[in-house]
Amino acid sequence: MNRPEPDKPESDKLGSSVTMRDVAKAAGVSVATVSHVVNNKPGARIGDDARRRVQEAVAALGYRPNALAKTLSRGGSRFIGLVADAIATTPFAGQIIHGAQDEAWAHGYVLLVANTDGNEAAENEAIAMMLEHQVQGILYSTWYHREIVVPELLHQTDTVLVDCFAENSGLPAVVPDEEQGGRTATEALLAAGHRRIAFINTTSPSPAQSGRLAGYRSALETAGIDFDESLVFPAEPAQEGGYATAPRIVESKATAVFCHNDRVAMGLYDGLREHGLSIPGDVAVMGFDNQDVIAAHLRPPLSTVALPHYDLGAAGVRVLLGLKTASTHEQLMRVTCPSVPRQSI
Amino acid sequence: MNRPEPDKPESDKLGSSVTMRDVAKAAGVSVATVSHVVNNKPGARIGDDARRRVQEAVAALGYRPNALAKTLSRGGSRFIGLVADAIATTPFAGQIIHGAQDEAWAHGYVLLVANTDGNEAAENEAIAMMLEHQVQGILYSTWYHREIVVPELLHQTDTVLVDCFAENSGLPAVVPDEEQGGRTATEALLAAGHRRIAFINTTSPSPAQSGRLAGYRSALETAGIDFDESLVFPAEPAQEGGYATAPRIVESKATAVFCHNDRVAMGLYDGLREHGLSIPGDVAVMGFDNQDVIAAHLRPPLSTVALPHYDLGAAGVRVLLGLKTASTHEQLMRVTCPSVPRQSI
DNA sequence: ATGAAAGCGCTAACAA
DNA sequence: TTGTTAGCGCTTTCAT
Repeated sequence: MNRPEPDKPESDKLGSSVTMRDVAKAAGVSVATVSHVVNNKPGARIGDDARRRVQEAVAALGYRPNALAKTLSRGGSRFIGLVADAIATTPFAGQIIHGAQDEAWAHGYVLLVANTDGNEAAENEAIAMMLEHQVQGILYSTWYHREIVVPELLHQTDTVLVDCFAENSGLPAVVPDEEQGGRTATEALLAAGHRRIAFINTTSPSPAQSGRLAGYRSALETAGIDFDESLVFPAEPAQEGGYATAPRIVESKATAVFCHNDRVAMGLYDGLREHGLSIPGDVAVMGFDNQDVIAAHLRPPLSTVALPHYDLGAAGVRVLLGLKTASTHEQLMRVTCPSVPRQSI
Repeated sequence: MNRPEPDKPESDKLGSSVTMRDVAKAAGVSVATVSHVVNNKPGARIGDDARRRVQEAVAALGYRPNALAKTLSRGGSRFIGLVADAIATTPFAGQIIHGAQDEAWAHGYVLLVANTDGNEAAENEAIAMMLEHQVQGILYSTWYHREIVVPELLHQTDTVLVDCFAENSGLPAVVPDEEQGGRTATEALLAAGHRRIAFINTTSPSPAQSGRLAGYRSALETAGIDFDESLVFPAEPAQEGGYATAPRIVESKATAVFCHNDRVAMGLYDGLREHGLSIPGDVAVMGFDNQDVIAAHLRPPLSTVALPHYDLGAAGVRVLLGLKTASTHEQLMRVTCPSVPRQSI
């Protein structure tokens, strides 16, 4: 024997690969036995003694099962892929990752993420990579609610669309319930006694544009108020849009305004202030999105309706895992946008 | 023969497991050969004919290598773990994920993410999970720059700290260069001709608090301006803090203000406006963080200094992969905070 | 130039 | 109750 055994008694850092065999040897049992006790196999009768010895060996050696090997032999990994067009980029939509991760975790799955920046090549590479890693399925998400065309590769595995949808793709989708959100926002204003409620809507066609408008109308109708076309103002969905619309809001004599989103509300705040109007004293303002940095810290704090990003992510994995089926016939699952009351009403 | 072969000619969706053996059979060669051509092995002499047949079979069958099996047999996976305390939660720090993912990707690695919400149990579980998945190493990051105590488990693999550090842990860390950032911010004000520059600093002790102050002093000194203690105002690092400090800023006769962060600047805008002061006409304002939703959309748009989250993430994986060593003796790598000029100066 | 065969760490029959 | 053994899909000597 001339190969001096390199002495690494304790579980060291690099290549800390203590295998099941090592444990078996140390405990004086077979790998099968080790496997059974580490996994706490149900129908496995292991002697108290053997079990104890294995456990001790595991502890002593610092054994850690190799999840990859396990996957290989058992088939079916514990990975879920999340490919996003810009989700880690945009401020609050990162919550989709968070929700997906938590939910995946809760079911023993690990999240593999890839940001594609909307680049098609990157997207395909990302999906391919996930496929090669044997993901159980893929969550394909966008940073704002819209219709997409599904990348071909996605059909090679189970996938669910998150915060986006594709009409005849047959793929389940989880999206925010824009209409309910619009209704909720309007109802909050109604509840505060307002009857003349303006709506600053976005100019870009989208589920948000039509959905929130529908919700606004529906709430008014329910309250017995006639819809007044002249009270809905199209505007760029940003601060500038809200600011620019302020004069017309003042003219309209509306006592409350439902803004397409928080940024518009932020701009409106500025515009209204320049007109010497106070919020909510002179006019009540309702936002949408619940973009925290903005909404919670405007003066006064903005009442708004939240986009349920966290829930979208979580619901996405639930659907993927088959724990919850996208209910409606069109397998489109709408997630509630909750009201977030603050002081602008 | 009584087992009717289920006919799935085309690469179907579920269990689309076309293995290397299938390809080998189809091409009439051995798996070794297939392995060689798929991986384009350098020192492998494969006949033109065989190579072609393999490639055709691969295409025909829709073969896709199993990355997990590859890892098992070759040893050394292509995973990098990212455990964050709240990174997917907080608005802009999600950029750390983005940067890490892009860089990992560029080197053929896949990102495994876990959000722990600062919960220690979740944290350990997350790290353990990553270890079991044979990650090459772990990026441990926090959502704001601070000192941490390193979870014991992290020592079982290579890890680099991102946006945080631990004095005597021996672990490399990548953090924003707060001092340079403070200097840069102050210099921007100086460059615009200001000599009486106030600094609204946070009240919470942190690398940001001390670093930005040091940068502020250093810039003044270089400009030959005496540091005036009465010009630095402690304030809560949020809108409210900036708003509340406005009166004292006015009193101080400062012509420019460097705010600890953009939210403070946002509050200051409100306060200044109430005093009838305009920006930048009456007083110039500089922020810090470059929190997009705020900075780019205030009126006027806020000049600020960016926290380089994307770069932190990217640099983190570079250090982890040994492509770049955390230079200084203390293996603390400081990343530059770039100036983002807009219209508030 | 190509193939056979021995693993990688683990699971799951099946024996004993 | 415990051990043997044959894979899982792939890489990699080592023969041929």
